[in-house]
Amino acid sequence: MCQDQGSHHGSSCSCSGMPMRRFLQPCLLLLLHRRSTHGYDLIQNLGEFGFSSGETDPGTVYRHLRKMEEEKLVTSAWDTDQGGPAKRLYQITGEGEEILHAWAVTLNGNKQRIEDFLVKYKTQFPG
Amino acid sequence: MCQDQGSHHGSSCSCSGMPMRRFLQPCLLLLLHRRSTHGYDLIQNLGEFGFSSGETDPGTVYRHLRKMEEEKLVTSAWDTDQGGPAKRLYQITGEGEEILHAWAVTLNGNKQRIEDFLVKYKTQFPG
DNA sequence: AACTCTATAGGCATATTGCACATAAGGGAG
DNA sequence: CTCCCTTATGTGCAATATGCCTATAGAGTT
Repeated sequence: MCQDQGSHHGSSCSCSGMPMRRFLQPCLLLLLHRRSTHGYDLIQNLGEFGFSSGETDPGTVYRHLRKMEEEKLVTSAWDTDQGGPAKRLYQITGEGEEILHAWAVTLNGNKQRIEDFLVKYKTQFPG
Repeated sequence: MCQDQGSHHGSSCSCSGMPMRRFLQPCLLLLLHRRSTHGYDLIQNLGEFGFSSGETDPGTVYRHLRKMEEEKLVTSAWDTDQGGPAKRLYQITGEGEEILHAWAVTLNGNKQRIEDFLVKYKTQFPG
């Protein structure tokens, strides 16, 4: 989070890169596993995963969805029945679920690694 | 981690990007806080943070060190006293320690976010 | 007619990293 | 002495990932 209030450089530091790198895809897959829906709706629901509203770049989300479709993790179909502009409805595939499981393993490993780091950190900076 | 044994695509999936993104810098700073040393030695000691030997790209480490010096998080001085090729000895600065503290905050936030994700994941995939 | 909300998407720049390669000093084997 | 290995530091290039800005367009509201 790197609150840039005060002492260290006014502009930016490399730890300020929130949201987390490579965290969007697993969140989208988990949301799509709950229910099929479209990109704009997914964006509205990303706050649940710590993506503050406005922080989430729509372009990035749509690009992820198209790429996941290319990789056959999701499928899409246009929905023009409701009012308003056409929505592209996304649905997770079996392969998408597998990748989601792989993500869970990866993220669990990352969590462990961060915990190990923080233990060492606290050892070197007690109090 | 994404063990690619079996069902899902033979080539690669986007969760396979181990080691973690943006994790090298805090590890280097923490090691340098213990004791001043040079890049090659840091590389030897990165295994402690889950960087498997051989997995760590030397070029990436050296580039990080040079960039951190540019940002005044570390200072360096040549050491030609010992045998072998000259070593560039790095030392963490006060600013570097501040950034390390900021990293700890960031990583703690990331850990929490991953934990929250995994809770939701387990809710949707019990058993 | 103008404005807002919903909805999707592309272009461009930047950041981060991996892989391959270049350079160079010193020590040991033959 | 020469070849090779280990130590030690770096560069070049490509791929990946992301942020910001902009474009498009339907539908309802003022």
